[in-house]
Amino acid sequence: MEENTSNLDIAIETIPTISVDCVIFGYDANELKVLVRRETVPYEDKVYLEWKFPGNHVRKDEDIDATASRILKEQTGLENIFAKQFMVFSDPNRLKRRKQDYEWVKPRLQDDRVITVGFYSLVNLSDVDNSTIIEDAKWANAYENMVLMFDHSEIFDEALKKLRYDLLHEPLVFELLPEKFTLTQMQKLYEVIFNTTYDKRNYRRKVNKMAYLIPLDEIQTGVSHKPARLYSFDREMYEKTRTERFDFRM
Amino acid sequence: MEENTSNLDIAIETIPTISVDCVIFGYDANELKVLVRRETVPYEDKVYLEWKFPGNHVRKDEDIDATASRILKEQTGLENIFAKQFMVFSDPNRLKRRKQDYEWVKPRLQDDRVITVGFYSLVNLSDVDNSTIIEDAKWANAYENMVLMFDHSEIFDEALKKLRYDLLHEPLVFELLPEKFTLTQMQKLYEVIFNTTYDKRNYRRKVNKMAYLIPLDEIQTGVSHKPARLYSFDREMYEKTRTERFDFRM
DNA sequence: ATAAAAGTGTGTTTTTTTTACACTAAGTAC
DNA sequence: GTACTTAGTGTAAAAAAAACACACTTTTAT
Repeated sequence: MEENTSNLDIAIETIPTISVDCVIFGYDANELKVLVRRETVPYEDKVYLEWKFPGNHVRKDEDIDATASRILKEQTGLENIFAKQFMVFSDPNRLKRRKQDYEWVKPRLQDDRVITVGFYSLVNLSDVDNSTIIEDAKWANAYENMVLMFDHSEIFDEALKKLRYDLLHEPLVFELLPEKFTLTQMQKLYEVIFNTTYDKRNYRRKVNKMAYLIPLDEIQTGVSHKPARLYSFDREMYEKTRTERFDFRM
Repeated sequence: MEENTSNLDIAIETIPTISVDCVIFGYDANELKVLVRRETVPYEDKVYLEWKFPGNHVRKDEDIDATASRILKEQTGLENIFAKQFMVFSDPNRLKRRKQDYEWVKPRLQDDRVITVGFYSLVNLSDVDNSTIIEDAKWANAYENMVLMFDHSEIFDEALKKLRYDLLHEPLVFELLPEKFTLTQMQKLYEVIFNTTYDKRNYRRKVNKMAYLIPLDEIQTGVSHKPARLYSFDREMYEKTRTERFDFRM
């Protein structure tokens, strides 16, 4: 595991003031999950067990996107998956953590990490080979209120906020959906991420206005009910029909 | 005048199947104008006087935008003015002209022009040095129903349609307005181009929502009434706040 | 003082968007 | 062939947003 390179090597190869933390969202079986890693923290005479998002220092020969890709590869075995920088967290934020953590976390603030760049990522869990998930990691329900280390609760909140914002403003769904998908899959994905439910008919009425959602001459197979039509996303059409909102008509 | 190069030279230097016609709109004194050129057409024993939009063959060393620029420079003396290709007219369209013209126009269809690319352009007439306007050209009121040669009535209709469409969908007003302008100037421009009037208060309410319209600390001078505030267009802000219309919220 | 255009709010109507709601169709498993 | 499961479809009412109509005061140049 690359992360287990000796600390000395890392110290030599990394830019010690910059690290990357990745909030990796995964979607499966109508549930939004997020990948967290276990950490055991000895403090005074106890050992604390907490969770954090996978992160790493930026290496000297990397840009931060490469660091994020490296972390994602380590954690999920997947390459070229969607990931996006969403916020930079610096020490001042880092100190705004839950008060009860403060005492034992404090020593960690002395390390040379100064800022951390938050990335969020989206993966379809059916694409993930679970055998490649590393030992201390698990997919946790995203709405389960976990105790997270450091400022990772804040990082999670911001990541989810940005994920939702981007879903409403960019054609991001299609990064998570398979190439060919049903409207129900698409609806469920939104429901899971926004933690709500939508009326099927209203949803379809709205979605049918989108010219860049292409109904295929193909239907689902292997389901023991009426198979749904498959759709695909036409990115070119999307770019072409994106509305400009300059409107002086009176 | 470049257009007066001998026909032989043009024949050698041009792509004979492609020409460009320019509908040059000009705005001044609350009036929308359009630049037309006089043409005398001998036919049988009469000479007909008609009007057409300036046009020219595309030269072998030009792309069509360069042809349009060249025509605009010739006709207005202006360079780097806004111009946009709006439609290609080919022979089949060319034949859909007014019936009474058909007989004497018909011989002209035999020439080697096959398609013509329509450009429309917008100029602020106060920027035009009238001494550079060439002899046979005039600025005609755009709503005066002129008899135009060939399919130029159709070209005009399409040009005006596209101009209006673009005005509603792109920040095109600011190509025609001076750098600093008053809201009344802006309103008048729309009124002229859409050949209508708007309620001043409603217009301003709408316009005030546009964050990219920057009120300056400057007012009109030299007017014998309450001077209006000047505004400028912040293109960067416009780009930044243009709404993406991907919206799955329900 | 006068003339001329700038600037400013509110209530009403119209249009658009959102919401709620229930049955038939099509395939698989038994 | 019957039962089960999800796909697929329209309309009316309510709410929200946009459009519209309308008149007086302010500020400057002459």
